[in-house]
This record gives sequence, C-alpha cells and structure tokens, in this order.
Amino acid sequence: MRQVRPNGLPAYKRIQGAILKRLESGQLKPGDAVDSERELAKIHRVSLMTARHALAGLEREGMVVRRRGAGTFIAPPKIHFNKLMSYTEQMAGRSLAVSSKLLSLGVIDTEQEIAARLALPATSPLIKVERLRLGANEPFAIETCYLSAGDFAGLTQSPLDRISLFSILEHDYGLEIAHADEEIDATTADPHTARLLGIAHDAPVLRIRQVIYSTKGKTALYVLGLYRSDRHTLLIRRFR
Amino acid sequence: MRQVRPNGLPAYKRIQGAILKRLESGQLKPGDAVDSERELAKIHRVSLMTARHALAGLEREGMVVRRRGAGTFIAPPKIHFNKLMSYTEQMAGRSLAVSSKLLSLGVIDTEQEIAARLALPATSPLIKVERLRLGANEPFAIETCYLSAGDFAGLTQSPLDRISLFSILEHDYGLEIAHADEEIDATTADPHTARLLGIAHDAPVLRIRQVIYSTKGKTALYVLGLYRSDRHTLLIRRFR
DNA sequence: AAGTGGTCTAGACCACGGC
DNA sequence: CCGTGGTCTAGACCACTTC
Repeated sequence: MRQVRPNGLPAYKRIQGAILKRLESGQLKPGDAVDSERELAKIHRVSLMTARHALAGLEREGMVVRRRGAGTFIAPPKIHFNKLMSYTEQMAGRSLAVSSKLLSLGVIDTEQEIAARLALPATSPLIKVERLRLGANEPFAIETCYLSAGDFAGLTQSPLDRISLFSILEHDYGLEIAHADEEIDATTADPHTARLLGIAHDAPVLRIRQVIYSTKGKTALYVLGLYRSDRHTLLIRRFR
Repeated sequence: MRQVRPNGLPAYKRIQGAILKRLESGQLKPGDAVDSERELAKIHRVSLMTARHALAGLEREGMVVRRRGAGTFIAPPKIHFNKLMSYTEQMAGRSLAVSSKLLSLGVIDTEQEIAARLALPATSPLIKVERLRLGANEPFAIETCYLSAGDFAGLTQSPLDRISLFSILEHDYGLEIAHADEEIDATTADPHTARLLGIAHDAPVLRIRQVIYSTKGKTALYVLGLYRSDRHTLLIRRFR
C-alpha cells in the first residue's frame, strides 16, 4: 500500500501531535489513560507498529508512561531540572517583580581569553552587554554577555533595556540554543561588583561562566554571571 | 514463524550486546562504521525492523550516531556531564593522587533540619560522617554525610577510612542511587573550615548541599560539601 | 478471560549521501 | 547509481495486568 501523508508529516508524528493537542487543551490530565496502541492504530488507520512508534517517542520525551498489561498514561507534570532558561523565563515562572538594568553595551576587541572561549580569533570584535538583574527592586546579579560582533551585527541598536536578549537572538537572528557548559565556583566581590550588588566588599558571590552552544554546534555566547549568594542558590539535579 | 530466544534475551538486545562487545574489545573505535541495518538483519537472521530497533536503542543511549544515506557510526567517547559520582570515582578518572581523612563518625539525634531534608522524623538518630578530601596532599574539600541510623545500622563499624562510602552503601546495603538534587551557593569559610582546608578565614568556598535519592524514590543521604574555590570548580551542562 | 504493551516477521517505498 | 537510514504495513505470538 502507498504511504499517504496529508500534512507532509510522518504518521507517527501526526499521532503524537494529536495526543499532545489533547493534553494542551486540558482534555487529558496527568494520570489519564491514553488510547491504547490498537485503538490509535484503528483511529489513525495505521499499523500497530506505527502507533507503537508514536507512543514510544512520547515515552522517550517523558510525556507518557507505559505500563505493560495496563496501558499508556499521561506522565506527571515535568519538573524542569537543569533547564537552560533566560533570566526573563526563570522569573516569569516565579511571579516575582523583577527587572533588569542595562549597565553598558559596546564593542570591544581586546578580550583574548573570551574570544578563545567563543572559539574566535584572538582579536575578533565582540559585543559586550553588561546588565544588572533585580528582584523585588533589590539587585542580586550582574550578568555580562559576550557575542561575536560579526555574527550579530546590529544588536547594539536593539532595545536591550526592554526586550529579553534571548528572545532577540532567537527571533531576530534565528539563533537556536542547544545547551550550555557551565563552570561554577565561588569568589569574592570586587569593589565595583560589591557596590552594584549592594553587598559588603569581600562578600562571597557565586560565579557562573557559561559557554552557550547553538543547535549547529557553534559557540554563540559567553556569559559571566556573579550572583549574591545570600539571595540566590543554584538548583541542579544530577543522575547516577 | 516462532520466535526463538537462545539466551532468553530479545533479539534486539542480543544484537546490541554483540556490537557493544566489539566496542569494548577495541575492535570498534569511535567513528568506525557499524554494520548497516540490512547487514545486521542478515547476520542475526532477524527482520529489518528488529535490526533497526537494536540500532535505535544504541543511538538513544548515545553509543552510536546514525546518518541517513551514510550509515551508523560509533559515537565519540562520552563526556559524562552532570553525572553523580563519588569522590573516589571522580578522582579515579583524573589519575590524581588523592586521599581522604576521616574526621569524625558518630550517631546524632539533634539535627532537626537535616532529618527533615531526609524526610525523617525530627529526632531520628542519624549517622554523621565527616571527611576531609585531599588531592595531591592538599586539602580541598570537607564533606559531611548524614544517613538514617536505622536504615544503615552497623555502618559505624565499617572501615570508612579505607573504603569508599558509596561502594559500602551499594555493596553491603544494596543501595541503588538514582539521582541527587543539589543546592549550590557561595559562602565564607568559618574558622573551623578554614583551618582544615588551609585557607584564610573568610575565604570564599563553594557550598553544595545534596539530597541523594535511591531508585526506590527514598531519600537516602544528605551531603554537605564545602569546596575550596581556588582548587575546585563545578562543571555542569544544561540543556534548552 | 480480555486487554495491554513488548517483540517480531517479511516484505515495501521514500529521501538522502556519496561516488 | 547504489546503499543507507526513515517510515510503514498487516499480520503474529508472548508476558503481563486487571477484573
């Protein structure tokens, strides 16, 4: 028999989409049973293997749980551990009154070490964005981002004081972020940092250096973050 | 046709095992091509779908990379990000001369906060193990573990100064570790800590609080770690 | 006993990669 | 062009859970 693809999508993805849609619409809640393989096969007029493939994919993504002899069920709501989120996204999830203040924005070409971390030639021009992060009107972090000035030309004209840097990169520059490698340690606040964060000179701060990679495997961003450790802890889940 | 399972193993697992064996024996190296689906199907006398299933499983585990039109290849050696490892395991992977010194070992029942983190009644007796970690004969961390004295009776008699705590828990108590939730921040060394680590009073240290869960979902261990930040950085990979 | 997921067959066509 | 992985069919038997 010929394969027919009305939407241009493989059948198993159509089936996954149909289930996800029912989940998003609230028609399906965690714990609810999903149609069985055989039911899905009938409904979508595919073979059992194809229906299986659809459910197996959803299980791999953690959307459903399959129990032999019992059925397939919507998985409990995901806890997003170790997810890379922009500051704006993180705060949106906590309903905290937050804001961000642009400290500086410019192009530099003297930061050899940072160019190296971005896998760029030593004297490449870099855009440097320095921002103060505030929660409940109290500063709690300084984040300094470095990007290739060549790859993100025009970024210095963007309204970074109003719009999330991540969303500008994603929407205006088509950047797709894949993952970040982070190096975490503790240090003491230098006078400049201490003044901006409103903490004592030599107070401990959490330092996070991120190298952010695009889905194409390219280094896209280097971010240095300094966090008041009295207001900020990092939560991580690690697996055996 | 009847399914025949000489080893009691599903065919796709037998195929995976055969490939992994060739990998471990050094016969296959990263970048090498693996037998194609069709070859595997012939060799193991299974259908194409079954051979596919075997390769798909290996790909999901990150052992191989599949490239349409090209073939299936052994994946580059894994970098273990965000893996939960005992101190002993970590150091073994770096070939560093390391050791560990038992500072104290005893049973306490007054740590309400820690009992709470382990999801135990407030006055439960807890085993407390305090150890100094050294690398190249220089101290770099203090780790304090707390366990339920009831669940791990007899542990205080174990040779913790010689044998890894993790391996004792796994082998003698049948503990299977699943994951850990960690809370990371920066703080300053108190006098006791500073003296043991050989750093200045008020020097910044990285503080990691771990709650370790068993595969049965039980909280098994609470670990407080204080790390010299001049000798130790934490590496994390986070995903979008 | 009925229904579920887990494994498997023996084919098929398609889209893509490298030669 | 040929070989590769990607998708798919229309069945089948097994092991397990639920009732």
